[in-house]
Amino acid sequence: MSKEKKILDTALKLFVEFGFHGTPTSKIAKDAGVANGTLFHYFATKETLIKELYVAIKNELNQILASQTSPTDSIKEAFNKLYFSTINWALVNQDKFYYIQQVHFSPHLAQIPAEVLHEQSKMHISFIEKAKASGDIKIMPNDLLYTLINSQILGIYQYVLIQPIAQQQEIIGQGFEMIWDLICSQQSAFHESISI
Amino acid sequence: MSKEKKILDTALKLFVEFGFHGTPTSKIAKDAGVANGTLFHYFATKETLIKELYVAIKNELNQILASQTSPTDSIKEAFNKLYFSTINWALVNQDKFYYIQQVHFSPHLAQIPAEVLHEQSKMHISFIEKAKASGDIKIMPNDLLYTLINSQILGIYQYVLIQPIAQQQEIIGQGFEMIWDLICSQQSAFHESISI
DNA sequence: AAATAGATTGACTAATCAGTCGATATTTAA
DNA sequence: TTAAATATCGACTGATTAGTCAATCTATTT
Repeated sequence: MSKEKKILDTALKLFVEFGFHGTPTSKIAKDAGVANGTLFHYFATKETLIKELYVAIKNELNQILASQTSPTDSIKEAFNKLYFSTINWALVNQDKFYYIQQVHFSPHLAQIPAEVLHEQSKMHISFIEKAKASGDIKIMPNDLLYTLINSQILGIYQYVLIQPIAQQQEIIGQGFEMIWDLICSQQSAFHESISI
Repeated sequence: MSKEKKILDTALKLFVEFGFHGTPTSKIAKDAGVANGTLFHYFATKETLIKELYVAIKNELNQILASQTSPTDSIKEAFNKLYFSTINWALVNQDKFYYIQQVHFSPHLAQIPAEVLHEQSKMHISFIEKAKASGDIKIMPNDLLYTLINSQILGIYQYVLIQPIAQQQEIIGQGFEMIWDLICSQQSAFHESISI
């Protein structure tokens, strides 16, 4: 494994356990088995390291999600795959998923260019547009759909995390039915209320 | 305003803007208009300050929520009031609401005794139990209900935050219908699927 | 009024930390 | 093979920071 990758991996582990404040760059370098200066050879500042780690993790997740759906899937199938893949990825990569939230609720997020953030959510937004065009889901603003789905996924994930592994997949499946009921156009409380 | 309160207020503002790392105690003291030593007279360590600020904010929110519902309310009415009060409090106290999430996704949360955290969610849990007993909402684990409601509220809040003020209340109301559909026992995808 | 206790101060320190730098090693290109 | 470029090292530093402390002030009690 390259030293750059070792540094990223070690930084992830330490940031999640001790926070940004509680993790000196010297400890990252030491635990990663590289010299102090090597860390700054790859990442000009600690801030850069924090941001690049975030972008790398989100890219990894996006790449995995992009490989999950096929063009022949129905909207519900595709959404189901994205939903399951996300939660299962989060369960396998708990540190990485936690780190995404950690950055999300920190001043570091504001340091990441809007352009980069937009690039990260592009895939989800275009999927949402396709889903809406198909008529399978309620008419509501893209942002709202995106936000609701994300928070539902986060909620289910947090719950599943503390359940026995044997039951996890079933619970995730039930969570999917819930969120699908919420957004599909069959019974449409939201739609009715805004189309008055 | 007491110096202790001034310190807490200033710490909130600075932590939210610059993060825990980016906020030296010296700056908190200076901005609060007190001496360096005074800060440590009230809060033994910076960590203590971070934790006590969190507990104080959650207590404030809980106290407000507790004063909103009356015993004669129906389950749906009571839930509606709690939902609206929470989101509207969050809109008025954006820093405080943000700080709660900030702590939630930081290692500081682990430093707060489980007993204290449990005390904070007691009211919500007991309301959930009452609601379930009434038969108005689906049968599902308390934790799951609690988590789902919380994430739905967070999702709606985050969306409403970037909408024009004139439309906020209507959107919040639509969000309520959604979450109520999700948890009420009328159409019960979750219930059916687990009662097989 | 005297005494006690708590509040407030701000200069001070010991420790820590982000980032530098010149030297050395390793890889790549010519 | 030589030269240039890049990677790696780790000791070092200037700046910062959490927390201390002895002195002073203020309020309460006796």
